[in-house]
Amino acid sequence: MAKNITPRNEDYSKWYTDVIIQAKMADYSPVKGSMVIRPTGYAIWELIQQNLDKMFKETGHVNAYFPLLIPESFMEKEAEHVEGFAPECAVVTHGGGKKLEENLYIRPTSETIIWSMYKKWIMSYRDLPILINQWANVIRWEMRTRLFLRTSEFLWQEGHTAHETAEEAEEETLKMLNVYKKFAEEYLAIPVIAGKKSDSEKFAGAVHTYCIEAMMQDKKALQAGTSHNLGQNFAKAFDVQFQAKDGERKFVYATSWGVSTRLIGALIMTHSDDNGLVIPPKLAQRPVVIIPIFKNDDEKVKVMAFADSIFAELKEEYNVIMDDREKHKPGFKFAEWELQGIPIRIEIGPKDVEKNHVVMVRRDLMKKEFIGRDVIFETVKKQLAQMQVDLLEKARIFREENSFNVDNYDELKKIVTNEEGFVYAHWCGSTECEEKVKTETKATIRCIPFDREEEKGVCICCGKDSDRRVVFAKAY
RNA sequence: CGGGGUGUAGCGCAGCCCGGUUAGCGCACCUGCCUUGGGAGCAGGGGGUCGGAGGUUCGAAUCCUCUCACCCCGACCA
Repeated sequence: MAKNITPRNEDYSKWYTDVIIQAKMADYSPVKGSMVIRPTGYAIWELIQQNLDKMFKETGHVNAYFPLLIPESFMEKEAEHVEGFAPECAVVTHGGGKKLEENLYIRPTSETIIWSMYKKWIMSYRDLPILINQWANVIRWEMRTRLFLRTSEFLWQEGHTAHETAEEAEEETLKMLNVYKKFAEEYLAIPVIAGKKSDSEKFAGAVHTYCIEAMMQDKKALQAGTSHNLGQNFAKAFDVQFQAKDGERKFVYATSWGVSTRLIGALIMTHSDDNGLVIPPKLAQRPVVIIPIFKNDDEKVKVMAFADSIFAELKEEYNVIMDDREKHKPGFKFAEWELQGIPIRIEIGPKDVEKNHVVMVRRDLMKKEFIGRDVIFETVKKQLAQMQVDLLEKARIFREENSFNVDNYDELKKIVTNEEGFVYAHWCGSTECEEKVKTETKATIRCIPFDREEEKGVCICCGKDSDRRVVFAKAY
């Protein structure tokens, strides 16, 4: 089944692309490295936005919009920042048919433009904290791109906050990381490891970077969200000071945090199968499809009457699709809606009408079950909730089965080079050891996880003392 | 930027080595009939500056030169 989709075990990355193209989630645009997000894909993004936005508001944040174009001089103010981003920026040199006095960068992220504005807005401790988020597009000139995972232009949200103290900034950074973790697990049904990035993996200009990391079905790691404690680096670069209660002038403390359309790639690579997309119910704009089946007018009248009543009942709460197209046979429709990842399919034929039941199939289980007419609504509700839970649990089990505690270097090397999963190993904290592992095995330290207990050991690389394990894996 | 590959209908390809009817096939699309419990069938139909430029030749999708684009694999990244 599922023609046009390469099976996962044959070629995982081909499978990934096939699912996206066949499910009409996205398409290649005329410009290399950028993509068109089609309605099926964008519907998922809309639900990501709506639900995350709600969580941001609940934690006291407000939305704003800062412009796309950034003066070149701004980029140069924060040394680490410009070093980190300059090579991957698109730059506008002409406007109105003339060469510009000053080049304009298309934002790769908005720290600089935002901090130039915060300088104007922050005078006193009474102006703090500032808790602003924006939903925007950004451009990073990537060398190698992949649909949703890495495109030159992508959609994201970036939160930028300003605080009186270092403690408040740290608290905010972790609070938002937790929001991401909660969202990933409750909505995307993707189990994630929350932790801290090593110095070499942290954001250009940050003091600390925290992240959530997920395991994809090919056992590689994908960073699904980041939260940065920027300390006073941007405040100093943009001279953002405030007068404290005690009258003293101080630099503010900053954070920034973001997730992007990459989450859609994570969702695909976590749940989907060889039949196509699988969408967690909470992110399915259209969670149910009804497929009536009949072969003559007589049957049609009976089946449609039955189907319409069910449609009307479910429509009260769900955005149900009634697929009554007569030019396609049922088998075609089954395959098509499976490809699109619709969580629940209801089949209604003459035999079902007679027996006063329907056939219901959950996208993740693909098993047909008869459901009595009077319990359809509650069964849909129950199954959608259960599917949401099951997807997360299935992914969690998969991750645990492919995570290993490792205490010798050869074994680490064997596991990561064979792409067998995540390796929890001791690390002394030095960049040299991290670098060595990276060059020899291509695995990076994904994060220093929060939820692991401290444990005495020795660095897998140099043998020095270590008090916790970190996660090594090949990453996207 | 290195290594490899591909450009022929919307998509996927054959034809090219060895030049010669009106450039072909599958899918998709349109019309009609017929069908409907896992991607139906039949009949008819529309759609091409063969990536671009130049050259060789009586004649080029095919041979030669140049050029452009894209894809895959490696060095950067959410």
